[in-house]
Amino acid sequence: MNYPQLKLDAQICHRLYMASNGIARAYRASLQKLDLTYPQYVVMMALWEKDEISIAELLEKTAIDGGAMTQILKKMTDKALLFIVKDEKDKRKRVVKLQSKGHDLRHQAATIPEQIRCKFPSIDEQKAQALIELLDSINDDLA
Amino acid sequence: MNYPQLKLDAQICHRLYMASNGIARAYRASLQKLDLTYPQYVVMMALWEKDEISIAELLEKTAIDGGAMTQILKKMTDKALLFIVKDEKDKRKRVVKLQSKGHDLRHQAATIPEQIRCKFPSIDEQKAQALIELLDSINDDLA
DNA sequence: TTCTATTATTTTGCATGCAAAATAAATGTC
DNA sequence: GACATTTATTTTGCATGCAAAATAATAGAA
Repeated sequence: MNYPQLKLDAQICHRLYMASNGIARAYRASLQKLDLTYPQYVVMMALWEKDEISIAELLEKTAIDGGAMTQILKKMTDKALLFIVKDEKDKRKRVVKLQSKGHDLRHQAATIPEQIRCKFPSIDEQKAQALIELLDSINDDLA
Repeated sequence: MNYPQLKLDAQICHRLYMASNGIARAYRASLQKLDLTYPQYVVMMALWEKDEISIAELLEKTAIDGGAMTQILKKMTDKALLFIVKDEKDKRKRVVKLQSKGHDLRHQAATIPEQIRCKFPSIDEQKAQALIELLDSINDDLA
């Protein structure tokens, strides 16, 4: 038996695994200058788009694990990027709010997307769009 | 300032992050029946293709982190899937070799690719091929 | 209203991914 | 041949990703 379907080279998942880890690695140098990890950067992007949201909403937008989120927010609170307040209407909920340092970081982050794009010369605008559509299909199937 | 380039929805990396985590999650049920984690499954696929390779070669084929690999191989050794022997010619090297249980697992793993494919109905053969080519471009840029 | 079910979040335990330091052994050089 | 350099692998410390259990508080039903 040869089982060609089990060859590593036949696996989309393995390519995705390598690409995802590799891209996160590619972000590292840029993010270290802002003292952010990749998931923390994702949280910041979510909050820059819409501030003062519940943790549940943040989880939904970022797709970060709930268990990990607790730790991530704790560290970001320690770094004075944000703080967390109880929702007075529904005491189960907690609301995440940017602090001034978190707001300000946005300016410095603004150049990051371009810094990363430069590391992927073979992905032009057209390929990027194709990739977005294919990944959206996958993520839709996962929903 | 609006900084549209910082919107989460504009990030290929975030889609990749979600897709990669989601696919690994999609494998979990199938792999649990074989008592394998996803990285362990990747190691098995590498060894089914070519047995008795050095750890360095295994690291290169799988793209798994070296530090993690030590732990992964330890657990797989404990499960009697493989064992590790010293290379007599070059004592720095260690060679990974499948045990019979590891060999046999291949038959049970043979249906996994199809099980996973079913979970992604929107990815037909043509889209899969397009995705492979795009991800290869990214991974080439990362090399 | 009281009891149960559901929702929001945290905690716990385990398995990586990663960078950097530590080990050990083989190589290259003077 | 002694020594610095390089190669192969492991160890360490930190940051998630994940499933499952634990908490706390709101919503629903009888």
